Amino acid sequence: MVRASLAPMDVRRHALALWVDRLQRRSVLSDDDRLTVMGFSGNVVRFATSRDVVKLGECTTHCCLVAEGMVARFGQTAEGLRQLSAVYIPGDMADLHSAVLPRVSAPLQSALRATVVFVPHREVISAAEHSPVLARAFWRDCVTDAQIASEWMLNNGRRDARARLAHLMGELACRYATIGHDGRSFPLDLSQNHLADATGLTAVHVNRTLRQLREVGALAVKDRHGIVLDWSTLSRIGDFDAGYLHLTRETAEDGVA
Amino acid sequence: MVRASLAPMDVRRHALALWVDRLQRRSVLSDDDRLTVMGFSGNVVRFATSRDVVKLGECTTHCCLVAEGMVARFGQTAEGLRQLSAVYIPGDMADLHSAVLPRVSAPLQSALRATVVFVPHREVISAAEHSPVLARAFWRDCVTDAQIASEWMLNNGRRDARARLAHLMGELACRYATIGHDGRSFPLDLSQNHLADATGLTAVHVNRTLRQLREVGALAVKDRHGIVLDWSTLSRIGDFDAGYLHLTRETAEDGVA
DNA sequence: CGCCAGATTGAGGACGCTCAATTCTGGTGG
DNA sequence: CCACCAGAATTGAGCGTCCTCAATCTGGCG
Repeated sequence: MVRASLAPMDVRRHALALWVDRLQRRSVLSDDDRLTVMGFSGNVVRFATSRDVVKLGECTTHCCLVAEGMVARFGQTAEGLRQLSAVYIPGDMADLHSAVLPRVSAPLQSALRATVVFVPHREVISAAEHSPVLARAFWRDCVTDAQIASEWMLNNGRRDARARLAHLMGELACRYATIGHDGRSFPLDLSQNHLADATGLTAVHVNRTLRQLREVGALAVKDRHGIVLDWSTLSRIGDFDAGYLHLTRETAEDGVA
Repeated sequence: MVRASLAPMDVRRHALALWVDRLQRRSVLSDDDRLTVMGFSGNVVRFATSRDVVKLGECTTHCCLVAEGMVARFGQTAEGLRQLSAVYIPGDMADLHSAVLPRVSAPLQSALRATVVFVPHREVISAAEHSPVLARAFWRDCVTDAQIASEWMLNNGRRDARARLAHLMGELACRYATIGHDGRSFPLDLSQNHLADATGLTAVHVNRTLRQLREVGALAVKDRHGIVLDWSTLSRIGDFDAGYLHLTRETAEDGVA
């Protein structure tokens, strides 16, 4: 809720701390590893609605750590239709993968607003080379993103509009719960257009479907926030199970030998 | 085309050679790195149609390298509807990511048939720990898979049935071209049901749509093979551009510092 | 106060689905 | 060698979810 504008250094520290916390949920890091990551540098940049964070075809030199708001990855067809393939919330390293594949094949844009920390690839790669544990943690972070993408594919390909939105909202509620929100109410820095592009629907149909979700008492949207009215209804409609998010070490089944 | 049954060791060597070749298209490997990978062990297992290669929830100890046929990753809804999130052809390390996230959240099945080499995680992890270059190559391999998934999301979310199938076929033709096929004809070890599950359509509609693609002279399917009748028509219909596959080092924009 | 993007609602149309029947194919056993 | 069978491919008819087009309403902002 704190909207007061922090100093860039504080923004960076906070975002890195969230990310380290995320990495630790999935891997066992040493103190040195934590310090290495917390020591990453990076410029802090604020973006208004729908600004390019990373453009298609660009050869990047930095990874984008989300600090505030939301960043979306998308692709578009020749006719200009958009499809979001991922959304990133604070603490997400939106394109960690660019450290090993710097050429951008799916660009990033801010959603309604976003603050991003640009961390140099150089530091990420160097950290990975000096610590096999960090190397695996980074690799694993990319892998969990891929598994979320896999779930989105199922969602968009085989569920109807109500289920798609319910599922997406469930995912967001869970993800925000890991960064300090209560699991029932969460910031929704996405327009209905974004939701449409995330679910492969039209904005009009998203609107009607959100109304349905409200009418059946599953979920409401108010003041740029999603509010889970009833978790059991929402997860039943959305066929939602949080396992694929790998939010706890148990589900990640840490494989450190 | 050679269908003669090779000895298990030859099957493994051949599959590993294809994979190493793939890795080299995207990274610069040393002779040692190549030898390390070629030295991987692994049991060779043949699968008939639609057999479980890796089951949901299982905690795996091996990666699956496809040697022959095709393996598909899929998810399914509570009602049992399926969605493929990836298909793997010979030379693809189907679940390299399982080395760092062994718990399976999206299972693997053989398509019409498949031969798989099960490579121990232990060897993969050990190779990555001894060679930062290999570690990055493995990481990058996972990342390119994720980018393919991203393109599938766009395809399934924002293109109509004709374009979806045309795009998928274009992708397969290109991928097979890198493992010794001519770029026009390629093995299609998928039933129309698999195609439906890959594209988020029904088998009935896939059938009608394939007929359309044949009628407009874009693509034909015959004897378990896809045949590109006219690349320009196919890629126009499918809005297809092979860049996202990162098949050449140039498009991968190798970032070795 | 005017402006613009987003949200909301309505009416009609289309693409792809459902259900169902038939043919085709490859594999099996008598 | 052929009958048989299961699964896949193919075709038809009717229907529904979601799209398209369009108008109106709302809220934030210069």
